[in-house]
Amino acid sequence: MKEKLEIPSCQKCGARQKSVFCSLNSDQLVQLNEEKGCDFYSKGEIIFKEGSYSKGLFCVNKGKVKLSRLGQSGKEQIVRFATAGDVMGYNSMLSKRALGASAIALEDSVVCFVPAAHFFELIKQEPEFSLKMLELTAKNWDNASKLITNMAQKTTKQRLAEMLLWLKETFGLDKDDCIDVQLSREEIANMVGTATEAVIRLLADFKKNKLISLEGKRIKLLDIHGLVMIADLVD
Amino acid sequence: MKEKLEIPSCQKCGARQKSVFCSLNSDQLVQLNEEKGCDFYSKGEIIFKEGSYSKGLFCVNKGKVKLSRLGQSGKEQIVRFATAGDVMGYNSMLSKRALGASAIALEDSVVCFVPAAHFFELIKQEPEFSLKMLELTAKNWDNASKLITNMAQKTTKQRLAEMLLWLKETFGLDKDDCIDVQLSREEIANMVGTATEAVIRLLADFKKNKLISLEGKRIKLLDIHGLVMIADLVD
DNA sequence: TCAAAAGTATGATATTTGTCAGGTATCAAT
DNA sequence: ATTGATACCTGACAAATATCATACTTTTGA
Repeated sequence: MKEKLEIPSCQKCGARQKSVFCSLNSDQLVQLNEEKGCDFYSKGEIIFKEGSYSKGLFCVNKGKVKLSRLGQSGKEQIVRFATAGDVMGYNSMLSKRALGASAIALEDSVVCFVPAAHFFELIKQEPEFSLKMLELTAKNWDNASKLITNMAQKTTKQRLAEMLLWLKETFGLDKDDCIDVQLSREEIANMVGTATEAVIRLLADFKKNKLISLEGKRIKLLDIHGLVMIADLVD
Repeated sequence: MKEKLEIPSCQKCGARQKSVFCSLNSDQLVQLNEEKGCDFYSKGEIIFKEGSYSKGLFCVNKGKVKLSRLGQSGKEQIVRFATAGDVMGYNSMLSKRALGASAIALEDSVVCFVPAAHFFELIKQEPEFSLKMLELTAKNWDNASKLITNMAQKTTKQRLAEMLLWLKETFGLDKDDCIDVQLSREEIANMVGTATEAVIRLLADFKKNKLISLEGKRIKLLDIHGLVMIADLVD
């Protein structure tokens, strides 16, 4: 499945500055570059699977990845996304528990792999790196607790509006001002926590009310303020 | 509000072994003990408040604490609990973001406070401590993503059954085999993400079906297996 | 000790949402 | 072009749950 490719160097990695590796010095980067592996995953391919154990940390060099876990009778729940510079699979390594989520490429992606041994070496050597990791996990928790609150308290419509805004933040816009990620209606439902039909109906509703425009999977946000109103406030 | 009290020593702290400070040597413990503060909070008192900034790490010495954030129009969402040995307030310190949740004492509690400067000193000095912190945040994420999935996919009844089982794990049982924590129906609703009335009705239903017994706020689990069945599977 | 307040309980009703069933559009491969 | 597969869409209905109204009970505090 996964093919070897020309390995991108950490030193020249465009995503490094916004990654957890931003504080490493050049010696450490050279070393990281030697220790790491790298693989290409085409759209839909599984990068790692919920339930297995992570033997290192994955870092997205290029592409888009969804992280999801299986809930109720096999239904997928998307818990977060990863794009260039984001790391994945470290929680399992740190907690010595099985991976809590699977990672699947949403488009053709390049993902590097840092073996656990070298990761722990970095922690030992470089307190700044520990702090970056802690900062990252702290932000993750913050997002997660917000998501828990939304899931528990908001209506499907509110959650969908919020997710659209969040997708825009996460993936940005393409040249046509559409959200720069292709998700099926089912995948959107699996983020929002509802049935596919509900998403279809609500998107049609948003379109009717000129909040968004739709062209297949491509979604353009026309009225950000309106969506914010729906997401945060009254129906 | 909060009163000073005789400060429990870290060296003799019964909860230390199961805490994030378990790997510190005796010198480090002495120092920690000198740097830390400690306060008593009576039932219902606020330990810290969502939105402010944490200047250190709180560690529960004794008692029970709920961590909750405000959602939709001021409704409380309980995101986790903390008991002896658990730490709180570190995410804000690490991410430099405002505190994402408030901490409120569920019963009379003693909570120590480690200033940020000393926390960061420990991170710098002791990689083992960094690892313990990372392990903790990793486990938190794992729990959070599970909770997100449950909130998104399970029915109220399933979530309530799961929460009862989780409360038992978190707080254990008292001498009468009741779950050793006193929560109002409203607080339970604020964990499960539903209305108070729904909790009352469902608890009555569980009682009718001999899954639990009720005596005011005291809940005894009579049929663990039955609750597991409800939580994980069919209705 | 009493009154007020807070918490608990139950019924009736309205709304939201999930489920099922059927239909159309799109795309890939033969 | 035809088929089959998959995704997308729509309507009807049933079920779950929120909301509102109203008691009852317990706790709190003056």
